[in-house]
Amino acid sequence: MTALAVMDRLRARVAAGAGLGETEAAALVHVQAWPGGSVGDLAGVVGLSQPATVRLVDRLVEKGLVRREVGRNRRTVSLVLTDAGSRAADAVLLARTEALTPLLAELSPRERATLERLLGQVAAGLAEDRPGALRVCRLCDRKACTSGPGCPLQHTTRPDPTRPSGAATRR
Amino acid sequence: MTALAVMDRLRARVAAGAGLGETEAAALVHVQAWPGGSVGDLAGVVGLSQPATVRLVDRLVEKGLVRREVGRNRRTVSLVLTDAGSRAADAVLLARTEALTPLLAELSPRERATLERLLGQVAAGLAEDRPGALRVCRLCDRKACTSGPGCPLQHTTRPDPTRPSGAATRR
DNA sequence: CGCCAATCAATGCGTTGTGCATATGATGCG
DNA sequence: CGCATCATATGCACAACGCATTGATTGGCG
Repeated sequence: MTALAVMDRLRARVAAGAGLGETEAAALVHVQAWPGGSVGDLAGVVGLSQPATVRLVDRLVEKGLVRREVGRNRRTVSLVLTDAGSRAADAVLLARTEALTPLLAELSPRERATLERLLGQVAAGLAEDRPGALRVCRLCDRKACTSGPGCPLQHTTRPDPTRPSGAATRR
Repeated sequence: MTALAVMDRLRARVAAGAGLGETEAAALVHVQAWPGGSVGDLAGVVGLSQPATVRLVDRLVEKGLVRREVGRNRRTVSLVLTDAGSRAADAVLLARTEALTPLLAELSPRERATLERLLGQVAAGLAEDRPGALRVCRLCDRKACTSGPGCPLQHTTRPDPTRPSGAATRR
């Protein structure tokens, strides 16, 4: 299974480049894509329990990458990246690209396009609903999604503009 | 990244089907493919440190899935699956298939063949040497490799017959 | 208007899995 | 025969997680 090896590579690269684990990286990328989300939302995306997500946020706050702000309700927390956090998220995405590019270099441009199309088709079958799509795309570069042929998962590239950002990812 | 989601699915399925983690599953599959390997060999394949691999083997022995036998030298250990371990390895591979099949069902047979060819090409760029290939293929179904169009990584389908099995995977 | 169920975040506690450093036993070579 | 080397195993500490629970806040309903 190529997926396994690809993920190995990706994890190693992200860890080496930013000193972060997979969940931390996913959290940064997700919060960057959707600032203002709650802890519960993040838990669903990164696939951790709610308490574990609290600790995850604790770690990121301690590293100065994330800030907790007050959400609409005083019982919800609004997660935002600091400047350093935003740079870290960029670094994660850069590491992602660096891990993937040499692999795609094995293929001709035409083959690469075909592969991307087919993989997109497979990915489309992976996530029917919005939370599922968010989970799948937790390490996706949203800029790449909008600039290229478009992400095969419609729900992820931009929030529902009719809702306040904090509520867009509600489970 | 489709690879991420595919691995999520795979992990969940294996855990649900056999009650095993990713490293345990990989160990079982690898030992099934190459009985008689040493602990150090296994460490390289599953990507753990040597002590962690010892504990991993401890767990598998305690579950009655693996036996430690004496290797050629009395200082090396020869890892073999018990009957239950062999069944467990089969279960892992079955879970793997069950996780992957519905995804491939999204594609036409023609598209599927193309995807497999392209992914194989990418995988071939992932592992130049034998240990690397073993690491990549740690969850591969060897039977599928030999029956189908063939694994893109040559090193993995069968051991070097000129060497005793224990030494074939030396790092 | 006040109570109560629901919701979100946070904490206590125990477990698991891992790495680093080191110990133990076996081997081969000078 | 002694010593460097190698494979395995163990001591120890730590990081990350889940479950159960608590505390704070909110919205609904009588």
